[in-house]
Amino acid sequence: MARNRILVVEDDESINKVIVKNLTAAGYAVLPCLDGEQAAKTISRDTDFDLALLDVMLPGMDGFALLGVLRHAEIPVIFLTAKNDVESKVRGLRDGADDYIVKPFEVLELLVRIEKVLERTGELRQVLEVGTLTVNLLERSVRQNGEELSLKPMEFDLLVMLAKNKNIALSRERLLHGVWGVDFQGETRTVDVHIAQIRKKLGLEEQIKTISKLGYRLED
Amino acid sequence: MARNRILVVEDDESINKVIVKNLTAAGYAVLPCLDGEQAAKTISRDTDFDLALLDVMLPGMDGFALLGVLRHAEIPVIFLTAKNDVESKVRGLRDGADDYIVKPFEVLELLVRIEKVLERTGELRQVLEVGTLTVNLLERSVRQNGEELSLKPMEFDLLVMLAKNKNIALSRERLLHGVWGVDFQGETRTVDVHIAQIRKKLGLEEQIKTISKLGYRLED
DNA sequence: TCTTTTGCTTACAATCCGTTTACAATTTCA
DNA sequence: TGAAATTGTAAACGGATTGTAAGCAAAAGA
Repeated sequence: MARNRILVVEDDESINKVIVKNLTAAGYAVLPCLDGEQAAKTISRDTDFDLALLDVMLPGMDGFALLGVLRHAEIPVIFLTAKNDVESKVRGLRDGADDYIVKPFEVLELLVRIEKVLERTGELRQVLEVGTLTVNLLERSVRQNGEELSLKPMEFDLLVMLAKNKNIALSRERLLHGVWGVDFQGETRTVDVHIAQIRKKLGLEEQIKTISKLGYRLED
Repeated sequence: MARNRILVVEDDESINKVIVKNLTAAGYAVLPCLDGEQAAKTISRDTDFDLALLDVMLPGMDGFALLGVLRHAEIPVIFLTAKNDVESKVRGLRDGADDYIVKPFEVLELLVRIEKVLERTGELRQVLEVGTLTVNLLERSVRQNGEELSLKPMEFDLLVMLAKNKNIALSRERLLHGVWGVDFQGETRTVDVHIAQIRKKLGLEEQIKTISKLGYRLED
């Protein structure tokens, strides 16, 4: 599957640049626009976006009008709002959006929100590939060298988190939070047991590196 | 990934010089300005800075005005304030800044604060390079001439502190505080043993200089 | 309801890690 | 220069960390 395409409509050039840089780094195909007219024109030619990030306060064609265009093209929208944007107007706009985020925001938070919206709209990349390993989120299946292997639910979820963060060292706590949820009360050793299962079933003894005193890292 | 770019606005030439020297040594791309007008002009042409260090008391265009410009360009700001700066004014300014530091400050403290702000804005470099050495914080990996070498947890943490402060002499006490934490009760000699391990494993006998009666310095 | 599956915990062995210690080598400074 | 201080380093100990098998309770499925 191709990379998710994201339209960024933000008139502040520096913010625009920061967003583009970070989304590109995160593996998205990004098209930046600096005003509403430009965005509308773009959409009239090409509606194949998985998401739009839309600044509320735009010069010229404003967020209201553009939201209509985006809705019509069935493109999900996350609003970028400033703290001092007129409350009532913003609230009205927000109602039509899939999510919103208040500037200044943290990049990681934006990435999380983007992923949530894409997940909701079913546009999220559904196939993860790490080395000879293929994880299909839609099928909830795992293939190693083409051969399908069955994992238990927990094992699958854990593998997905490792695959989504391949080559990144993840602490046991982060894995617990990400896979089990923040309110999980159990032992961190639980992670180890599941890692052992995954390693054995998929033959990933080498590819899942133990990071001593921290956690694990899946390499490709 | 490119180096983080930092704009330094400080009218005291000697302080300016010290800051530039140390930030450059620490691996940042630094652009110094000696007054507010110069800084404003710079930003009007090029807003692609990850951070600005801004002296509060500037001749001509003062910190207030410049803060507005920087905020508009979405450049995070750390204030440099003197102890005897008018309190009320400074407090007002501080509210709009990401952090502030009181002169005279220690270089190491400045580096720590810079890193914190960059981390918050998601602009922190996760790959440190010192000579032929590459330290990847996300992967928690170390490469020497492209070859990955495995370090023990303490060794890695110690190397990271040295690499983050490359070309700066660090005392054993600082290393202990930074890596082991302020409540560590052990011997300072512990540092020496880990330094020896790092030197041996990575072949850094020359690059990790011993500073007699003080500590160590990693050079590139 | 009964059986099967699943996930968490526990326990223990094996390994790994960090600190200290001791002594040699080197540096400092009177 | 020479004694004292400082640093390099190998070895060892104790404790922490990890791998893994087994057991048990809860959930899921029949």
